[in-house]
Amino acid sequence: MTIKEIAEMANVSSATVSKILNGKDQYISEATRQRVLEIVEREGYISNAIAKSLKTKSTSTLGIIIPDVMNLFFSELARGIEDAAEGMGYSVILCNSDNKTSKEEKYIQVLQEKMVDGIILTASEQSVSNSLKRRNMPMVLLDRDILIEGNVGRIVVDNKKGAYDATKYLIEKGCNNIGFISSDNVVKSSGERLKGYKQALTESNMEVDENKIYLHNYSIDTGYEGVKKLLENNKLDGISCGNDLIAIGAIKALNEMKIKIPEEVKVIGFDDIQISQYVEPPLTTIKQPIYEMGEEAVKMLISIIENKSVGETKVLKTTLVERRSC
Amino acid sequence: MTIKEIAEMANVSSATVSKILNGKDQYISEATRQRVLEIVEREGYISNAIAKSLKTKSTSTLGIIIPDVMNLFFSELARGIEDAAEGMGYSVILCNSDNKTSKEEKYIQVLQEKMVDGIILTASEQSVSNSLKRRNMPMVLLDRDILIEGNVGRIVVDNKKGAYDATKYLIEKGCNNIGFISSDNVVKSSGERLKGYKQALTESNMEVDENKIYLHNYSIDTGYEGVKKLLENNKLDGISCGNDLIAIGAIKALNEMKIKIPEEVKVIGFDDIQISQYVEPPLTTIKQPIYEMGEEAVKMLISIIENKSVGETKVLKTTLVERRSC
DNA sequence: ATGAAAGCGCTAACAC
DNA sequence: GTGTTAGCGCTTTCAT
Repeated sequence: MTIKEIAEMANVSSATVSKILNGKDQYISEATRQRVLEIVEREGYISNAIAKSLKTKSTSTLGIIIPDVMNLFFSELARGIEDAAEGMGYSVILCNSDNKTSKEEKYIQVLQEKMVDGIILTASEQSVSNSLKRRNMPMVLLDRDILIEGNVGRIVVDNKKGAYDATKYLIEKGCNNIGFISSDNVVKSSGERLKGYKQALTESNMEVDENKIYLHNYSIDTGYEGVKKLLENNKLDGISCGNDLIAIGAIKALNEMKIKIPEEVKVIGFDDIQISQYVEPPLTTIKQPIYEMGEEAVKMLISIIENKSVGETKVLKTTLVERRSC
Repeated sequence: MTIKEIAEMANVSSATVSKILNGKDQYISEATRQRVLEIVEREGYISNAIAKSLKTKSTSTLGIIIPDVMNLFFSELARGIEDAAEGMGYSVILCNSDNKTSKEEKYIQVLQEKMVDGIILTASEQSVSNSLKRRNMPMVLLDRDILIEGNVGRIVVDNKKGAYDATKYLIEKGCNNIGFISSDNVVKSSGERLKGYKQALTESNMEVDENKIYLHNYSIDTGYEGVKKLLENNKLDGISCGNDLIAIGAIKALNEMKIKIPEEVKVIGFDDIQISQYVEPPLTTIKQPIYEMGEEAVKMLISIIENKSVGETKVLKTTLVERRSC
């Protein structure tokens, strides 16, 4: 069923039908408008967005590339993005990169072929630049900032300040031996968080001891392993974690070792993913406005698409949420 | 940059370029093949999949409609789907329905307009039938089975058996007072699970007591509230939960009430979502092969798309995974 | 108030 | 081996 067939049934031209369907009907008589609309309804006509896109050069779809939807942080991001996109009339193609540059580049290629109007990217590394120079694809970098020329928007959070606040909080709560478990510095945010941790220590005249730092990746297992490793040679009374997943792993290890939280060791996380309020004890953490970051990313992307803005950088605020792990 | 421009640069016709780009080059001389490919490479030509789709009537993209990506069960499903789709050369448009028929129908409309090759649907209710009759859209129903005519595939699990196994396990472990917390029966799987619970009880000559059953929805809060409610008037020694999220909420309530798990009350879940192994105590549960269900759904969908199969129903196995909550 | 016609970028049947 | 051409379904300019 095409616009042409509808046109024939209504004894008008396809141009007329097109105008009516697109609300460009100022000059169409009410009579034919009604007639056409009735036939469209009766026949269950579904317009062909592909044909429309070919003509208009716009697909009303966005591409999003994240490391892994199964990671609660990214699934919340994805949800914020999808909701906002849907609200603004866009669909979303989801891509999981597993932090692999190769997958990222492949997806960027595919998304460009599919003519998405823009891309939201949570970048793995300093990668991608190559594939992106080519076309002038509207893009916003979300959560992870990388070097890229061109009009790219950025939605980030002050990672250094967040980790600083976390560590400072531990110090205020009386901790003297604070460890740090996080991802290694392949991901830029991790480097920033490490800096924040160190700065808080230094400012309080506490020594930065590399033996109290365990860096691997942003997973539950890292938290678990980190605690085991760190507690072999240190007696910590506080652990600042690079993210909530790590904190959850750390808590698990501590629980298994019968170490009381927060009495003996205090634990603080970073992100405030959904599940963090349900672990035992509920996790005190630095909250990122995850869902909102997703929303902001699509707002910015769409304003770039519509040429209403060039790429700017928006830094959202983190806040400390107190629960019972500290 | 179009195929036509490439053709001009190479002094060939656009048909030739098209053939080369699509590997239909049996009759193309190696010389021009090389020449064209070089230019394509040099110019960074990116093909226009929209134009191609208009011609070929195939978009190599699938639509997936799930209630909520932030729910760990569905995010794992989504990941399984996206991985399998990517492996078979398809992209995935993600849609969150929030279990609302209205959103489902809207998305189905949009997906049809965007000419996706097929749809994977985790349906909210008995809904949708209307919007789907129209076109002959290849579809597979995932996780939740609903009545629909036409060639739809189905990937499900034996929910009744799973819940039966769970409850049976509790009985074997010595429980005499087993409660059941789950979603209400708007979702069909929930009704099935309730039946499984009841059957296990009946078979063991235990009385089914409606006061020991709390039904609301599939969320952590339901588990939490359920325990509070049920324990007001009953002294349970076992709780069979409709899913893991509920079990996590139940455990949280139990922990708060200083009730020892599993010594005083045993808890069993359903799904085996990722996080379940990390709660305290780690959750014993009925594992669904979630990721695999996603994969199977796309395999089946693509075989329907390619006319290699009509809709069949595939029932995947659940297994009991023992951890420390029982 | 409506229609004719060109064209978006590609593929594929057919001609040469 | 390669090119010509029609056409996918739509939008949009311009004519009437």
